[in-house]
Amino acid sequence: MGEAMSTPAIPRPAVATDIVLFTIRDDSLQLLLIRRNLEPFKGEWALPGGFVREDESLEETATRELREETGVTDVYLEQLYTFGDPDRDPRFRVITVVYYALVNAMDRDVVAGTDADEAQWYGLDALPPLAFDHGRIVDYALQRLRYKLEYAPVAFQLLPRRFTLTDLQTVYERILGRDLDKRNFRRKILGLGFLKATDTYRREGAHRPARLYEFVEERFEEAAGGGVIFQFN
Amino acid sequence: MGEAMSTPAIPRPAVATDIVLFTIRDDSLQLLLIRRNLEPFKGEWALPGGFVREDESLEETATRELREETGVTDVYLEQLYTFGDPDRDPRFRVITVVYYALVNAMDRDVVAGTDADEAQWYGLDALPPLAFDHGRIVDYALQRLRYKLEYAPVAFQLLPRRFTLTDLQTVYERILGRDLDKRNFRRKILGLGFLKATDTYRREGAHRPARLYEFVEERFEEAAGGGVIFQFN
DNA sequence: TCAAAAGTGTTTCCCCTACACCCATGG
DNA sequence: CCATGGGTGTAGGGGAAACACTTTTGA
Repeated sequence: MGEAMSTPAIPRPAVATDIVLFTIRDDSLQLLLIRRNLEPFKGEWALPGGFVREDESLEETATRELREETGVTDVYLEQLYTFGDPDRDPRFRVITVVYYALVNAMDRDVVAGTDADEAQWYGLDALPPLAFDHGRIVDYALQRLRYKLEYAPVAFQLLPRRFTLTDLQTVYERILGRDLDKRNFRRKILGLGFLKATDTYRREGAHRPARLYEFVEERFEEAAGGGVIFQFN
Repeated sequence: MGEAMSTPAIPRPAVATDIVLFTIRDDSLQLLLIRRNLEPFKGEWALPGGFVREDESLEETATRELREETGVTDVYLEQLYTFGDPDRDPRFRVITVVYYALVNAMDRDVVAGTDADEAQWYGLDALPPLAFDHGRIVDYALQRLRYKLEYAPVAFQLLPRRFTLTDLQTVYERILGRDLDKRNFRRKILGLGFLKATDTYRREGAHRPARLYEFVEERFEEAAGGGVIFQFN
């Protein structure tokens, strides 16, 4: 801020945060949208979000809005990008700091917030038209998610605490959009050394039960040290 | 923005952009600072930047401030992060969208802007105390630069159009902070296939002249396609 | 006994790494 | 002729990639 203090009138745009909330549901990558019940774009689908309050940080805003509008707490929350084109909101200038978050949707109840009629998960291949520039924001978030997947342990955020290796592989496949080799995947992910095999199994359907694993944060921190690469096939 | 339009009074923080401008000078990684001539932090060093105007995008603000305060144009400019803690500016709330840029400093004249007494390059190992939270911002930018260096062709932004392989290797070494093996570096970077060997040489000093190379953007785009990794040694 | 998903090894090949000497030039 | 940085090759090891069959279960 090398700004001149004597600047006659500093423009005061509104500042908001929006959140792109990803999950894996029904074996596909989905995100949470709300239906607006106020103008502009009344009745259209949009990302959850809201204006930054006087005394809260940007991340606090994102956390609060996420809680208020979707009931989701305790998530991996990361700043994505700030969109600030002058005309992105038809009312007045709104600069939005976008965060994205990953949750394991199992049993997360979706609740409509005060400024939405409805909240709903949408598969990425079946998104409705979005309000404002939210379509562009989603594109950007997806790109970042794909990217991030390859060098950070984000996949575990999309799964419950215990999961099978097939669950994990599916997360990678759904986000990357391509199939992976089962044997190579398992060898590599286990070789990284931060998965703990439990002695419990998931049995479902007419086939061999699958062993459950846990992601061990501490092991990741030390064994990883930064330069781990999650690249498969 | 699922914000309610009927919200009584939307807070209107000021929004600024700051720019972290890196270069390689005197064989070391440096960045550009200005000395503030206005309160607060009058007389202290800070990043160049300024408030966003009514009708310009965030990137336009960054581009304009960069030009106005340093005379630098046509640079690789990328949004870094948005810092918005309520108390980061002692006057009133200022949310700053930070960009970073890389320039080849050769012959870039540094000019003091209107709200600065002085503009100067500083080596990263000899930075003065910085105003606001700019110290933290610089740390963040450096981290990102190191990171980015390994998966994007940013090193070329720090060099003139034609450069020697030793020049290039030095850029990597200065940013990463460690030495690289000459033979491996050359084999790898040439193997990537987007450097064009020219038939001109730089001759200087009492030793064999060094061949000059050019970075060919188009070759990078196609040959790379996304998954290139610039990891050495 | 059948269907369906879990689980498991080996070989090949390529890339990363480590390492030391000759080349061209100016003074 | 000597000091200085430019420029080059190879051998070994490790990880990525390709590839198919056996195991366990419920119905």
